[in-house]
Amino acid sequence: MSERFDTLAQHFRENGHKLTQPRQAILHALLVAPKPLSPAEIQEQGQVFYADLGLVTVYRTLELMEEMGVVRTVHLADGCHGYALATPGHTHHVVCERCHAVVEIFGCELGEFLQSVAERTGYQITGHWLEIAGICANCQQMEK
Amino acid sequence: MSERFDTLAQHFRENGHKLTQPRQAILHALLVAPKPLSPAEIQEQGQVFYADLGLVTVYRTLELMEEMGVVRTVHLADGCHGYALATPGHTHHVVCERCHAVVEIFGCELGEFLQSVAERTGYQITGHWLEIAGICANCQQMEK
DNA sequence: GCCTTAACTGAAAAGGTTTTTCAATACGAG
DNA sequence: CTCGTATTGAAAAACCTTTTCAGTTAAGGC
Repeated sequence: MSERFDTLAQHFRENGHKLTQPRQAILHALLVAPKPLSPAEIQEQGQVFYADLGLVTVYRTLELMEEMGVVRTVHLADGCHGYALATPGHTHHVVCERCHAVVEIFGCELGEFLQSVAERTGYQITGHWLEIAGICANCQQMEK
Repeated sequence: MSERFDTLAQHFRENGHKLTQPRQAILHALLVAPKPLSPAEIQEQGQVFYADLGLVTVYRTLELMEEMGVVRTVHLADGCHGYALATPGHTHHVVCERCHAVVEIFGCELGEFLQSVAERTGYQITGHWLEIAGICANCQQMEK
């Protein structure tokens, strides 16, 4: 099992929560996801690992994980909520508007910008989420 | 009537929309609001100006205004959506994790970053969406 | 100022998503 | 292995948002 999984599992134990099969399935789903998932998507993906995973359990587990600070809520542009693991080494995503292909962007060049935001607003910045929309090379071809 | 109201009214007319009493009430509510309002709050505030204002109309008017680019959707941390009049130009928001206060950030310094993303990925970038989470000055005080 | 008509409205119903309730089940400490 | 408690899924409730529909209103032409 991956190192990240173990780290997450430990969070559960340290906070006195059981690491049940449904919860493990949810962790797996989030770990392999290339993008933030809605609760319904997490259920769907999680059922690959644990067939009976219920949507209610997804909501409850996400709430728990949010309290522990291991997931981040992302407010997707279409109004639904998405959840992604709160990664220390963090990445951003570019999503194709046509085919929804996702590319990860490594390296975050927002540090300086965030610094200036903190100074201007007096806020203590705790996190940020950047989603970039575009049209991937393939779909650009097809349009012609 | 305020200058900003007239400007908004003109937007409606220019796009071939009627400026009905319910819509005027919604504009007034948004104009006097010190923060983004949820649809329900807009209805409540709007009823001060037009008692029969229905929630359905609030949704429809917001949709219309979003198309015209005169309101901005703010994704509040508690899951609800908020709406605020759009200030001209592209802005981002910083949302307080504790009290959900919102501050607008003027000026977007992501242009260069997005340029490099386009080059690295081959995507044609069409938009981006940045959400910054933090703790506002007030809530920082209270924690002590 | 009226008339006409297409846009607009609120109420009700439908469609989604999220939360609560509850009896049955699974975890993990001992 | 056993036991007590946390956790589970299903069903129902509670929301929030969208659609449908018949009646109303705004705004341009006379």
